[in-house]
Amino acid sequence: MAVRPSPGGSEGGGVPDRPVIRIYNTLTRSKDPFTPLAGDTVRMYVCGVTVYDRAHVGHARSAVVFDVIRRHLAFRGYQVRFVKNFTDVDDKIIRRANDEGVPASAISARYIEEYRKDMATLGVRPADEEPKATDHVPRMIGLIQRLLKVGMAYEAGGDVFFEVRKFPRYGKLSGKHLSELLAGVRVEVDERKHDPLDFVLWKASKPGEPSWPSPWGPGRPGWHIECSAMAIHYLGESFDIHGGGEDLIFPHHENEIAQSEGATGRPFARFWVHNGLANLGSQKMSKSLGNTQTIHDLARRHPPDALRLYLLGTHYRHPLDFAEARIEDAERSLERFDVLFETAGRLAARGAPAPGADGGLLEALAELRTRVETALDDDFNTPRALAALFEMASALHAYREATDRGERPGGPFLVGVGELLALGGVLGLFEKPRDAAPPPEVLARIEALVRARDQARARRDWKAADQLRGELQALGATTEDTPQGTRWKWAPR
RNA sequence: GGCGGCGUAGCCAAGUGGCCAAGGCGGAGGUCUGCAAAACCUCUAUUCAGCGGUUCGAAUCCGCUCGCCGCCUCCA
Repeated sequence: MAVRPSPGGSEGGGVPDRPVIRIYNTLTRSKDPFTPLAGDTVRMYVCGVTVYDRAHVGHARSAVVFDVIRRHLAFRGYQVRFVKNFTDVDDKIIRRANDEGVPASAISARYIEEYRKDMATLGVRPADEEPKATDHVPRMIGLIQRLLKVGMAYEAGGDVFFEVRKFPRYGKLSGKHLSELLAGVRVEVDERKHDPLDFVLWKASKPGEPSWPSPWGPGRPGWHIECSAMAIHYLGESFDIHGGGEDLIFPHHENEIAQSEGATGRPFARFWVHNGLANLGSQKMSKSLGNTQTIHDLARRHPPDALRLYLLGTHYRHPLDFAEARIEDAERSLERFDVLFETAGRLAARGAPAPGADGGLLEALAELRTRVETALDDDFNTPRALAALFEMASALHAYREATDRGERPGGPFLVGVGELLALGGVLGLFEKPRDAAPPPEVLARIEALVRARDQARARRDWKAADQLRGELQALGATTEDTPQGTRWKWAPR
């Protein structure tokens, strides 16, 4: 099917009836309606991590936020081509390698693996491409050569610099003016620079550093050039969305724009999306401040969905204060969903539940579903989407009670839980079973104790029953007595 | 100093001109239960940092004041 023209001045995507997604664009400082450049395909590049240490809450936030953005775009019917890079050559990696007496590549390989493991436990789906800077050095060199050719860069003693004054739109993303930036220059100025704001595209390598051959001698790429080169390579010279933490707006993203547009003469990314930072005790969380909480540790103490719920409970552009107590809050609130899934599982296991009059359940859920969808369409408002998800849970619980009393058929309940699961999936929630089953020997012991307790209860021997409940609790099983008999939940710790 | 943002209930957090100011955690009472647990129901901000202004109408717009944070340097 050919791209059809859209008369009447409707959205340019050529797909009728698709709800408009509005995205806050740092470039325009406003929420703009989003349409991709080419048909249904959304091309999106996000700055990943520099791999010299484990991922912390801030990295997780960014990853989860862009994971949700990607999921929602896909949910709305776009083909998303998502690229997220690894910066695997950098001063800090080199320093760490020297400290440990291993090659830089060993450090980066180690932390790439750790990052991937951490993100997998958080339910962050891998990007379609996860390129490493060191695999694209020739492309960076090519881009630098283009810049030299058009006169926007110059070489000086094995280094190559970008000449900021040659790019008139410099500062358009960060809202900074050259004159003000000049006044604020705080770093020592390399006197080979034509202008203090010029930044390095290529640096000659010092002894003991990783290096690549280049027309300017052995060296390594500057930080910013890798993202330009990789984004252009995987997504083209112009693409839809470029993301990252808001601390990257200046200078990283500003410089990326200058380099890319300077070289290609075409607009680089159309939408710039930046997530707010994670704070610890009203201070920015960062490795250099040493106040980080690693995902590795956090994931040992909390279920992944609790971490996700916590991260998505604040709008992505606002600062997020880290407090473990809030993750615990999220963990508690998750139980309301878990009970639902458990009940549904039990119902389904019992055979095809009866369809029938749903007492308005499905209609109520449909309305809530719309609320989830429109919340996400509105600049990915996950807190609002979550609120609607919680209301769906309430409606389902109320219905569940009616089902227990035999007043309502189980069929609509199962349908509703399916809806909830599907919508949670847009946020990456409810994808994994909460807790693994207990080990077989523990399971057998638990089941024996539950039976013994049921017998004690039948004898109305409350003392024995309470004691057995205590033993079960010690094993990690919480009992619940229901009209249908005793149930137990596996929740060790 | 320049640029950007925030201040909503005990805590967290949506809402950015007009139904009763979402939702979660916590708390109180109730239903159910042998007691619990879980769930459900009800309640928990006449008010949105403060002071002025615009408007028929503002948490939402404008001005000022106070407090807090980010970027301007490697950083998600």
